[in-house]
Amino acid sequence: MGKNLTLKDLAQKLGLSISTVSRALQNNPAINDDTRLRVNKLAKNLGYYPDALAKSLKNKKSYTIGVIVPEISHFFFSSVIDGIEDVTYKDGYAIMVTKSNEDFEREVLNLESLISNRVAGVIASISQNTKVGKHFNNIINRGIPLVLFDRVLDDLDVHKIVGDDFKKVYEMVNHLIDSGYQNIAYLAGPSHLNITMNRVAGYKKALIDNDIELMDGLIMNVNLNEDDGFEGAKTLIREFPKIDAICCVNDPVALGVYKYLNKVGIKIPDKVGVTGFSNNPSAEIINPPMTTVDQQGYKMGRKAAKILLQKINNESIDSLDKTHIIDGKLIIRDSSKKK
Amino acid sequence: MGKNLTLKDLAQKLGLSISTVSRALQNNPAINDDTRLRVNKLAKNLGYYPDALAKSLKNKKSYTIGVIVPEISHFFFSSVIDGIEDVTYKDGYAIMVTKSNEDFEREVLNLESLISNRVAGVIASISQNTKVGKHFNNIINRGIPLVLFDRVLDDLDVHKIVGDDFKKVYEMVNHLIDSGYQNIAYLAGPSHLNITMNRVAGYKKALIDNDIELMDGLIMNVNLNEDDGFEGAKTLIREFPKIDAICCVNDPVALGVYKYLNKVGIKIPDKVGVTGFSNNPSAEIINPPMTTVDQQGYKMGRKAAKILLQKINNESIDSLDKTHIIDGKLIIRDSSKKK
DNA sequence: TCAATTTATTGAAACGTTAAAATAGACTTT
DNA sequence: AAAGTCTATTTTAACGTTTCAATAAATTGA
Repeated sequence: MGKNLTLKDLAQKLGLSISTVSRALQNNPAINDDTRLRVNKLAKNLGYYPDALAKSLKNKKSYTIGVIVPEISHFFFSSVIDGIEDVTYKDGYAIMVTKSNEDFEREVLNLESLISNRVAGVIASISQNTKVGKHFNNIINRGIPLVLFDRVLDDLDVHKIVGDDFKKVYEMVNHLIDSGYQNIAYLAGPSHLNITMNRVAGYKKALIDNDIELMDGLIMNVNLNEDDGFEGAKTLIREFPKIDAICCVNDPVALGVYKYLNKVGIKIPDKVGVTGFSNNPSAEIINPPMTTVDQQGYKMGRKAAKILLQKINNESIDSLDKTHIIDGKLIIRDSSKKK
Repeated sequence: MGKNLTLKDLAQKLGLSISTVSRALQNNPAINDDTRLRVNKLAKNLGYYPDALAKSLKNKKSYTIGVIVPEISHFFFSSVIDGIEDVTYKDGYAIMVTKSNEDFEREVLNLESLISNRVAGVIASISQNTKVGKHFNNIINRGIPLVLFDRVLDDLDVHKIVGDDFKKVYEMVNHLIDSGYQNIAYLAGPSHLNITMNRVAGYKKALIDNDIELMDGLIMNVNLNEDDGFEGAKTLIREFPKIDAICCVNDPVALGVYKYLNKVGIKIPDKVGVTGFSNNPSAEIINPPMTTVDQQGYKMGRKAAKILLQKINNESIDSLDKTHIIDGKLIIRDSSKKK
């Protein structure tokens, strides 16, 4: 920094006052057409770019959106960021991307950094270790709009963009049952997460509606990564050898399950059916292709950004309640087709 | 914005001047210990977060790094962003992420936005439609440090982080030849990109060193997406039915090749070997598992960020030249094993 | 005891912007 | 010719910081 052209420089070169130059660049009608053109021409020629920081400071309004995700290089989250970027870019906003790395403390720091940077709003998905949302009050109380997506907190009264997880898992388990599976386990995420609770609820409802007895042990809470799926499958198979399907909270976990089953020679889907959730690119490609739910991260990101911008602009939001649902798509592939 | 506590507020509540409060928060030794503690305590209790915008304006030094990538939700680029985030986060920098969407014009706008936001430095990978780097002079002339990665521009005298593409493709093609493939095509990216040129050069060298005649038609330039790989494979196979291996500029293109070959019933790797470049998660999972090069995006991102921070801090960089190479890893899987 | 020194604090200017209020001409109106 | 009305521009203050220079009070020295 330092070598930047300012309004003052332009004003001096043109023999005008700073405020005239400022107004001219804003195409303010108070400025004579001639002057306006002269100013704009010089600004363009010399490569003048207004200082967004000074502008924000003066106007008490920034054009930066803060984003907090647990991970950046995961397909779902990077798709969401992609959607956010496309929407905010169109409105002239830049995005500041931070990652919690699934760590609660780091999430708190991310939030503080975004506050310091005076972002106009925040879009976040909580870490798997975040249990309460007190730290978010830090921004809510400051009047900074907040939109949560996917992994949200029930105790926060803010706009939320989520999938229709309950329904999708309900459909998924019904599909498994229709395909002939009977002893269906659920490899769930950390128990306090909304995505875990909703998905488990869908699983339970499906069993109940099909008069299948619920067995608590068949629902197992693990973390959200591939390794956790691997270990989860190992434990489940050991403790309940009769299991013939494992429904997973997300694709990485399901991938871990694939790996374990392949390792011990349990055939998917003949012996054990497996389903995921996310529709990562790998799901289509893996052998056998994996039944999963397309969570539409890109669409979710777009929706989150749109709602956030409406909040920032104090526009009314045409929706009865603050939870917005992005319908997922159940994608049935071979991993759930019992032969 | 608007509801934020300022130094002035703290000063008033404490009956001190603004400058004393400012100094106290910086632990300036000129301030009495008692005062220092009182100030820090109140700031903490009331949730004071310094205005990074005002700070940057005053100090002519920002703590934001700008990032430009062609795509966000691609494994390689999101891994790089991940690496950048981890390094910059540690030093208290935030990252502003923009995407060109493979569009030259948008890349120019991204750059302008980052200039306006007075970023301390920029890390970028050019769009596949960017042929010259004139727009980057915009920031170079302002003294804003710039680091390019992967897709870089030869005409720009800046630090660059790239893979050892030439070498890796050379090894890759040698491996194909060793495996018994003879008629090896190369599905390259847009011809002006450095990654295309280096990889093609590696391909050519390998053929020459093995006394295999070069045929220009066997090198085909396509764009970098799956669809382009599909179409590319179709054309190659039509025009050169004798082809027994297709080496691809990246994994998505190779995936398109898989799809085409599968569609027309050409067996991989028996009839035609296929290789990619990137080592996306899908590569390991696809059937047959794909031979590719692990580009180590995360590591590349870390390196780019480290070099950029050194430039920002005017530290000397211990390296002979400005091009830094992140060694890739040739990963041999079944797609290149002729039976 | 008065000057010199040290310690703690404050005042003021600046960073680059915006916008309300002030000003200065030029042109109408009567 | 005095008053009013436009039109175009400038002056000034402010946004939240930092830091140099100034000041005031307490301490030391001879």
